[in-house]
Amino acid sequence: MSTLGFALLSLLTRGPATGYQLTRRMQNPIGHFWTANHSQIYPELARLSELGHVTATEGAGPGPRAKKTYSLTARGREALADWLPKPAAFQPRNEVALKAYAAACAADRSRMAELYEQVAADAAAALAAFGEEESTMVEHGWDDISHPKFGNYAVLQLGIGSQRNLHAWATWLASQLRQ
Amino acid sequence: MSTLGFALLSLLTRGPATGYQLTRRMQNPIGHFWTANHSQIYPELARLSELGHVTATEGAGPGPRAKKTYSLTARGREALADWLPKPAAFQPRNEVALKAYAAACAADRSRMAELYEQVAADAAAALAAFGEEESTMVEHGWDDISHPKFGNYAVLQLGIGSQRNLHAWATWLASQLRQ
DNA sequence: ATTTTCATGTAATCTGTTACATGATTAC
DNA sequence: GTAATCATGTAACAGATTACATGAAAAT
Repeated sequence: MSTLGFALLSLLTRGPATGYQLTRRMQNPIGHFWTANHSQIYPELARLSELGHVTATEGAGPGPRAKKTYSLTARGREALADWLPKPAAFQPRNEVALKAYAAACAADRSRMAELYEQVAADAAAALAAFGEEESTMVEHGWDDISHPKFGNYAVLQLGIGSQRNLHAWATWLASQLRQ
Repeated sequence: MSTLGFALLSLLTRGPATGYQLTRRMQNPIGHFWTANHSQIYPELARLSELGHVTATEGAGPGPRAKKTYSLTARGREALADWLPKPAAFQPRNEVALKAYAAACAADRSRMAELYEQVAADAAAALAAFGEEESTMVEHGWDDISHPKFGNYAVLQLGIGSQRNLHAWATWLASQLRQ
C-alpha cells in the first residue's frame, strides 16, 4: 500500500465519491500538502478495490464508460486506522528553499529578489484566501474536534502557519538580496 | 535537466567535490528541503558531465574505481544562473499533514495525540540543533549577504521557521485530540 | 460555436528508493 | 577483529507526470 492509497481512504472518510470527485476533493485543503492526478488515482482505486478496502457501485456515466462510485469498507477503515498513528515519513521537495541555497552567489541578485518578492506576494494571496476559508469553517463548526470535518480545519491551520512563515522568510530574503 | 541536476550545480558553487562528498553536502542544510541518494547522484553527475555543465578530474580512489572530483564549468554556472530566478514548482509531499486530515475520525484519538506529541518533540529537538548551528554560522559571518555561504544561513532560517510552525501546530493538534 | 465540467481509462516517460556489488583505509 | 568512513557504480522496482484517447451535458 502506497501513501496515495491511504490518502484516498482518508478522502473517502468524508463520504462515497467517484475517482473524478476524489481528484477534486484532494485539491482542498490537503492539496497544499499532498497531490495526485486522475491518472494516478484511477489505477490506485482499482488496486484498493482488489484489496477490498473500497467497493464500487457502477452507474451510467456521461462518457463512453460506466461511472463508479467508491465507498470505504470496514477493511478499508481498519487499514486506515492502522496506518494513521504510525510515524510519518518526511520526503522534502522544496524548490524555493533549494534556490535560496545558491541565491546569494547568483549573477543577478535583483532578479533573485524579484523571485522572492513574488513568493511573498503569492503567500500573502494564499493567506487572504485561507482567512476566508477559515471564517467559513468556524461558522460551520468545523473547528470542533467532534465535527467530522475537523481534519479540514486542522490541515488549513498548518497551511496558514506555513504560508505565514514563508511570507516572513521570503520578505526577509528579498530585502537581503536588495542590499 | 531535472531539479536534481540544478541542486548538484548549486552544491558545486561551494567548491569542487566528489559524488560522495556531494551526497554528504546535500544533507546539511538543504537536506531539510531536498534529498537524494548516491544512486541518484552518480548517474546525474555523468549526465551533467555530458552536457558540459561540470568537468571531472580523475584520481586514485580508495576502492576498485577511480575517484572523480567534479567542478562547475562556465556553462554550468550559466545554466544555474538561468534556472535560479525562474518561478519554482511546488510539489507538496507531507504525510504529517495528510494524517491530520483523517486524525479526528480515527478510532483511537489518544494514539493520534501521541503521534503529534512526537512530531512536536522532534520539532523541538530540531530547533535546538538549528539554534546551535545558527550561532556558529553567525560567528563565521555567514549571515552576511556577501558571504559565499549566506545561502546556508538562508536555508537554515527557513528550516527554523518551518520547525517552529510545525511545533506550534502539532502541540495544538495534540491538545485538541486529547480533549 | 466554444469552452468547461463531468467522467474514465492507458501509455510513455521521468524521478526516486531499495538493494546489490566491490574494496581500501581509519577508528574503536 | 569489527564497524564506520571513503568511494563508485548498476539493477530492479515503485511512484509521479505528461500525453493520448473518448464523449455527453452544461455553461458561456
